[in-house]
Amino acid sequence: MNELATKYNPADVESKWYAYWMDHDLFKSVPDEREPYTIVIPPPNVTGVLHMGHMLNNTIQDILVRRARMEGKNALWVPGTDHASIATEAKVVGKLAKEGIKKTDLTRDEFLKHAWDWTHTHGGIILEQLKKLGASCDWSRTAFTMDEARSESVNKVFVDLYNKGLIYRGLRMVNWDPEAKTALSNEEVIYQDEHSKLYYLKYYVAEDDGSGETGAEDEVVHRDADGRRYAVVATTRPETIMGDTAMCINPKDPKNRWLSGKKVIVPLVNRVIPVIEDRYVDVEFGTGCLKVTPAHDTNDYMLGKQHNLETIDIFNPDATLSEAAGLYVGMDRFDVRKKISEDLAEAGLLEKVEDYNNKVGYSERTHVPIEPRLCLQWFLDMKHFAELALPPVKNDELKFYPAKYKSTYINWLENIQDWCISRQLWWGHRIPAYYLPAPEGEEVYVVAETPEEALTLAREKSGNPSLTMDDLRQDEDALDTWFSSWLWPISLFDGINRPDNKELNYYYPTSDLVTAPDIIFFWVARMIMAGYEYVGKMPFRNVYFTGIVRDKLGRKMSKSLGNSPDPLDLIATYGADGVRMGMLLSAPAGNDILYDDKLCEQGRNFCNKIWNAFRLVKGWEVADIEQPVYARQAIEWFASKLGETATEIKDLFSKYRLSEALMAVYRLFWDEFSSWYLEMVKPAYEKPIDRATYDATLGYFDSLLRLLHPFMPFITEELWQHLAERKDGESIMYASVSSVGDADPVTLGEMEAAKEIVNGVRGVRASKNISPREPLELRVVGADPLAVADVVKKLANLSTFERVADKDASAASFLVGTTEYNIPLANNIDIDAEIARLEKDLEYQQGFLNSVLKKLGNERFVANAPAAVVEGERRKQADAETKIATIKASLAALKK
RNA sequence: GGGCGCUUAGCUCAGCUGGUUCAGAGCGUCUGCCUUACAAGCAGAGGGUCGGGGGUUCGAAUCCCUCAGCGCCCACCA
Repeated sequence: MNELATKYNPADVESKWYAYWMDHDLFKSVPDEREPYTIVIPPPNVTGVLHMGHMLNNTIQDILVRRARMEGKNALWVPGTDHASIATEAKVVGKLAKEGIKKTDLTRDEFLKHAWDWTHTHGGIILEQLKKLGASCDWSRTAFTMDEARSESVNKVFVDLYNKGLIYRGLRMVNWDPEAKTALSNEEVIYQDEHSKLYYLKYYVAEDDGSGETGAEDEVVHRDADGRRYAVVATTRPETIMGDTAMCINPKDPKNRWLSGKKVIVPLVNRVIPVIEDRYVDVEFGTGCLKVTPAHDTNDYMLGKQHNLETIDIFNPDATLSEAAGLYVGMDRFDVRKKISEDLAEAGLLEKVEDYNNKVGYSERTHVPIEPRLCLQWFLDMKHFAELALPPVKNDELKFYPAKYKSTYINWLENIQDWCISRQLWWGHRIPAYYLPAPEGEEVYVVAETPEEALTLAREKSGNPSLTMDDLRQDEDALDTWFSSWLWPISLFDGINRPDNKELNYYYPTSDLVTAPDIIFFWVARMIMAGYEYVGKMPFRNVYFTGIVRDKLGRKMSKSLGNSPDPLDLIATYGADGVRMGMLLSAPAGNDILYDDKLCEQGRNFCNKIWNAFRLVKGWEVADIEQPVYARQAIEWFASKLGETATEIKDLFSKYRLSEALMAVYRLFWDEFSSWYLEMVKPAYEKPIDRATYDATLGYFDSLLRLLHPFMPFITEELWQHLAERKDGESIMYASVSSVGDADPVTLGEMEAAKEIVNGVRGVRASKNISPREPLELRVVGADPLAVADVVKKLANLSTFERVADKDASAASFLVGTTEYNIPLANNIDIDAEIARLEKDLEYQQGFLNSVLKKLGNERFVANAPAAVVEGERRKQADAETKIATIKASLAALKK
């Protein structure tokens, strides 16, 4: 085998075969009469780069697709990218900032031009990286959430939902990102525990001269040196007091009873505000007095609405203080917090400050604290969609792997809130709403797919036929990114624009969705909603939730920790197949994977093992000689073993236990095939092999490569092409994996016993320091050698393997089942040690026998346990008795 | 505050509706080997009273209760 190196070199092979697959259009799928198997990729951010999460996710998808293809299905994996509205816009803004350009200095069109430039420069890099991994996507279908077909779909759906009354525009408290200056959905807010401060502020009672009554005993009344009464309010956000329009107490709170009906003065601001009463207030928290800032807190907003309070918006969109605040105008909110606490202290209005742990919401994208903000936004009514999306998951029509996410999903849908779909961003699908000229403070608009249609509608609505395009002003907002992603499984087949088309009918519902559990609400749930709304069917039959890739210390991989390896470096070091195996190895469905380079190393080593097994087989010289008995026996056995494992793998795939399936092939190849089978059939040094054995071995190699191919596409293709003459365009990708023979339990059992005997002999060699090259005699005491004795003789290097009537005291011995085996060793036996070993074994067996007898002596066990179980115990008893007799005989012989 | 899940060998995890695949796998560890496919390898070996306690049962890693520890997701407690 001069032409094959002793080590597998992935770099040579990978680019060659990927190009081959592409050149022959082997990833391409068009509808035909076969059963379809479809996966749509979770579209990565268009300007993103591959990270470990993508590696895991896409490895799994590729395995599923390749496996389906080899099962004879018409497999399609559709790739694409997501415009990732806020993430991309933030990147572009950042890039412009470096060039000294502010977004606010640009027009929308100018900014979008920059964004598109950026997208064209960086877009699709990630897809190229996926090719390195071996992803078998139908690249001719590559889509983008903002390409023409997808954008048109989004527009259509928006208009449709608006016309159905499911989209509405409303003034709501939303999560405001002051960095990106946009509203966010609830799902885009991440709460983090924070060590902050609780400020206790004094709110003096208005028009109180100090002569007020003392009040009942259980009341808590604060008075200053002049006797003037004040209430104390605990807050984490003293900078919002300029927006206070009430103070609230619980009507059932005795200690604050005296405040009822009073008015209090906001410290520093000196605004007089009413004391309102609401059971919302927690009597136990702080002092039981709550400051109410309707414009800047969700609960306060709710209170404000109920009690008809004024709302004072004291923030600008960037979270600096606005004119309305009156104080600290133009300062940042956190600077104000610091300053105001100093000013309050100085004015004697700060009672105390305590340390406090609370949760603060951060923007998922820009990582700045969210500011609750009252503004006009577009919302989607989710009740309707929850009703659509709940039943199929509840009744398992649509399955989640692992199933535990089912309850998470159900829980969310049953408590669903309306979805804020508008974003104050430019990069994205612009909302197709058009405003008509209207009096100050009023909004009149129409919603239409095109400006032309909008104009028609606007003329109707206004009753003014002379209205022109210039009179219409399109909504400035863009839609939430997920408003396009939720259509993905439909829009990829153009099912929104052309409902009921051939492609949609063939590929939809798709088969499996592979994604991370953190987007179950953002994406998975919403795709299910859109699927039922627009096609009337589920978008996918199964959802496979991957784990999160962590480092070996269990930490999430992140840029800031620097614990995330570069996937392409890994591929360069270990080969794509090695990395794929590394990703999968410790990733049972839904468990987080603790990534360690060692796993990729194991993958690489496995590639090398396969490679070298191939070198061995292809290096054999074939001759027209008779087939040895051992080879025939080995071949017969391995057919069963292969069948057994293939069945197991099929079962594991059906349960999405992919890492276990890989482990099963791994063991089949490494242990059963390489360590056992090949050693069994291997001809002696420089001796030829017979043709029948050679052909059978190549056949097995072929089967093994097929089982391996979904996991390790490159090396398997390379070797498969070497295995036999292939026509141009042929590929293991389309080799069938479904036809493997059945396993025969008798054959398997016999060989397992044979292996135990071989292991026994090897054990004796190891303990006695006997070279594997020195032939030994093996004797079976009181039984006939196995049917596969020839295999045993070969592997254990036996000169003879025969039956003897009695044990030989000078022989090393071991038991396989209840049968004793002897290896005569003449002088090489340490009688005392042997006796000690046997006595220990005897003790164990007797203890075991006792426990079995105790069980069998229990009438209730015999009466209640199934017959098969009782029978099993009786067998244990018999076996143990036989073993004990054998050991006793050995001991007697030794002690003679 | 609500929900979900986890705890089995040094590490990462299997172990489905209780009983012959019940105590498993991979990696790691230890001991021999540069044996002519592979030292990225070969051959052997050791290692766990299944988190603690209680219960149900003839029988519990598996079912129930309870305690302890850990993780995740939702939720507006200032």
